[in-house]
Amino acid sequence: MSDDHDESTLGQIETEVALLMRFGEATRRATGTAEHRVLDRAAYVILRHLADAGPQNVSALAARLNLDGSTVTRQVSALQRDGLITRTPDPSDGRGTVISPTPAGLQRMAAVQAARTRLYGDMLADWSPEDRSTLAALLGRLNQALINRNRPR
Amino acid sequence: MSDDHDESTLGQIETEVALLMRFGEATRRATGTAEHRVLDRAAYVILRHLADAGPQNVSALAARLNLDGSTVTRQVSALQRDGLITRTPDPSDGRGTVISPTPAGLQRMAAVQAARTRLYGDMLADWSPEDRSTLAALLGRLNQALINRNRPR
DNA sequence: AATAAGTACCTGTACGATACAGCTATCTGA
DNA sequence: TCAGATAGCTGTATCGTACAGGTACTTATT
Repeated sequence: MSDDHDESTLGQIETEVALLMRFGEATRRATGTAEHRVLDRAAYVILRHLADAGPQNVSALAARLNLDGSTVTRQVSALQRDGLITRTPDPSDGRGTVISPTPAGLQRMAAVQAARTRLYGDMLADWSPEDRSTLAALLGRLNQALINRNRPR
Repeated sequence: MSDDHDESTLGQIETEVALLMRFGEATRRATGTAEHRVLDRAAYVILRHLADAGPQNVSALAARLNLDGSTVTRQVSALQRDGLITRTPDPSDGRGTVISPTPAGLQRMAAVQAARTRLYGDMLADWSPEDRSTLAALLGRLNQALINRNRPR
């Protein structure tokens, strides 16, 4: 509708984002119960970030993921217990520990990522390639806007 | 990029959705601590759904919101404690209770909704109206795809 | 009509993710 | 050198959620 009030479009965006989050949560819960009991919540994000940005210490992870340090500490402990990451002393800072993904961790992460990608492929099976890349681009811009708003510091 | 592998676009969508959820959570937490300690999590969604779809019982809410009945029961109790909804016996079913939003509840919900919409307005201030409505439309389609996938029953 | 099966809601309990406060070990700058 | 900052860990609390079980009511079966 080209005569949309902006209000209405913004409201719709707000609605859709809220809905998307509800579904995302529900989906993760549902898939979490199955044999996919593989990577819960932040664990996936942590591994992903490690894979993307390389080994780094807990504080860097916490800052980047918008989580408290203690939360990351515990997540990392769980990941270590499961052999998905390793902690090594930071050679340049005796206080720090560098978190590195293990091959198993990377593999597990990649598997989850592939499964999710496949899921999106299924869901968006009837979308045109243009619509898909438009969605990807706009979501990217939306996230950037979120980042800019949360971190003007 | 027109030569994108589909993989890559889907992967990007997956990434962006994951990011969006992280940010959404973080934002809700952050705003929750302030004087905005107004409507937490599902409470907003419940009130919203009541406003949209009219008074209904706990089971209907739970089914619609993809939540366990006990969860909704507790959320509803909290909302009742805060005077945002009322419970009345279902006249047509002695087991049921009909949940209705109170004026205060509707007002509170509308305030939160307006605040959120304003937030999006801020964040998307430099977006063209076309991009905004495209985002809204594509998010809508994405959610529809999610619904279709979760509810083929 | 009597009773079995199903349903709606509530309560007890448990769990996972998270935050905050406080601790110790280490680093850094005056 | 030492005072303050920082990295990470641990204790504790909270919140949202699920599952299991209980009670009251409804629906279906005979």
